[in-house]
Amino acid sequence: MLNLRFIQENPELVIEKLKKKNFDAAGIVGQIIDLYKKKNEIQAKADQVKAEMNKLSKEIGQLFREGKQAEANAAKERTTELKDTIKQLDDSFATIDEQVFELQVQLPNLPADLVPAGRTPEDNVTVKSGGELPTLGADKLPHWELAGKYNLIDFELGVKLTGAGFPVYKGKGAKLQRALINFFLNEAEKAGYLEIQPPLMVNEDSGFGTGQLPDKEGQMYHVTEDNLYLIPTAEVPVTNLYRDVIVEAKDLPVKNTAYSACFRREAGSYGKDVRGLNRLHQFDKVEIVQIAHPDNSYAILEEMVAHVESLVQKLGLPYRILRLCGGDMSFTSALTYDFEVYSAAQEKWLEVSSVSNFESFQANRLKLRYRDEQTKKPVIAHTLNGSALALPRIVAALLENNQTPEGIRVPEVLVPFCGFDLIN
RNA sequence: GGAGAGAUGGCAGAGUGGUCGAAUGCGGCGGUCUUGAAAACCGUUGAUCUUCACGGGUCCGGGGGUUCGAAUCCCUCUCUCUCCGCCA
Repeated sequence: MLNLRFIQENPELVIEKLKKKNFDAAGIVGQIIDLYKKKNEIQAKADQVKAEMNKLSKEIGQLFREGKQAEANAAKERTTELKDTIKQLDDSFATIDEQVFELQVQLPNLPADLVPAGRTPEDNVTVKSGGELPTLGADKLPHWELAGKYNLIDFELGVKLTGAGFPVYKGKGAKLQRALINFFLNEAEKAGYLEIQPPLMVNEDSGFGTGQLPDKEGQMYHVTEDNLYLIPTAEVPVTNLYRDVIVEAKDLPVKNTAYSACFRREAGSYGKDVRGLNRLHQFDKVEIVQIAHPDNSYAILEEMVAHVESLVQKLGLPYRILRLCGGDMSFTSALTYDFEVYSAAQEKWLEVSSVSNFESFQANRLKLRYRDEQTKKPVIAHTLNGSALALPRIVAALLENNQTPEGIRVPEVLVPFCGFDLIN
């Protein structure tokens, strides 16, 4: 959520920057400025009348204490009109306040200057790539067939239990999941992140805080009986840990990591994109989250990207890092790097991580602040997060890229965690 | 699920209609003393909106109401605790 004052003071800047996200903000910004002005006028008036009322009330109290009943009662009559005025002003203030808010939440975050212009994934910029593309024989199999051949993942059983997109992992398939989760958590811990085990359901306030609500209402599973949402990512609970919190500047950056199952309705997805592990309704992910001082949030973004890069390197996967263009970025992000790994049998790049700086956009909603060391005043912090990493597509690429006639080779770094180096 | 109690500043905790944004203690910050530290003592210490500023407004779990005036009374929701029931 953009700051109202900022919008009011920099309307042209907001409109200009949002063009890069292919968002025409002119109308909304204009309305916000008009309403904001009106809102302030009403508040000024209301404050004035309330001040008068407070003064009068004190006088009446004084008169009663002095036993001047008649004068007190006379003064009471004068308050009637003030009360009405206050009620009216408060009502119109509330109405306008709500209108402003509704417009305010429609504005996406401003893209950073680094963000390339563009509309579609084709316009994303590859900033780096690494690893060797494997050359597989003609008998190469896609991961869903490998998963069946080696009895690692049963998609049909998942359909029986729940539905499409809820796979059942078995044997070495299940162990590989556990190994990856442990490996990722260990790496995060080594990089200074505190491990968190968060709830998998959150309330509405949390959904709003990180920007899933009201924007992506339909993408989350909603438990209506208790009005709770299944988390689409650990980002939601882990970032909301700091909702309504003022952090001491010396405690920045705050670095948290969490493994969680993630639940996504993925309404609107179809076809070959959802084959096998490519797109699931439930999947496992280790997330890293940082709360940063605004002065160095971009340095921290680079640090997080480097951390994720180290993971795909250690797993020996060919990867590329993309800087997302304005049109492909999320609503809440200011700058996002996507990681893709190459899935050699499908012969396509799969997104396995998204690392973003949200600047103050989430923190504004969360009221997440730090106390400035000089002024001692609370200032809105910056939040960042990234997948480190999401499992399913990593598994897809590992299975496909490492297939050999003898079986599937397990990356060395995972062997201590899963206890085998070959799936056969 | 049933019965009862409760929700106040970073924490603990007072406050049952006016002078209460709120006593007191702890914690934090600054200082005195000290070679330094501790102890002791003194001072200071919530957030937010608005205004160039002075100032003014709002906030005692959320929402609504009564009243000239609400932390305090009423209604409602949420949450927490205790006991009972159920249970991984």
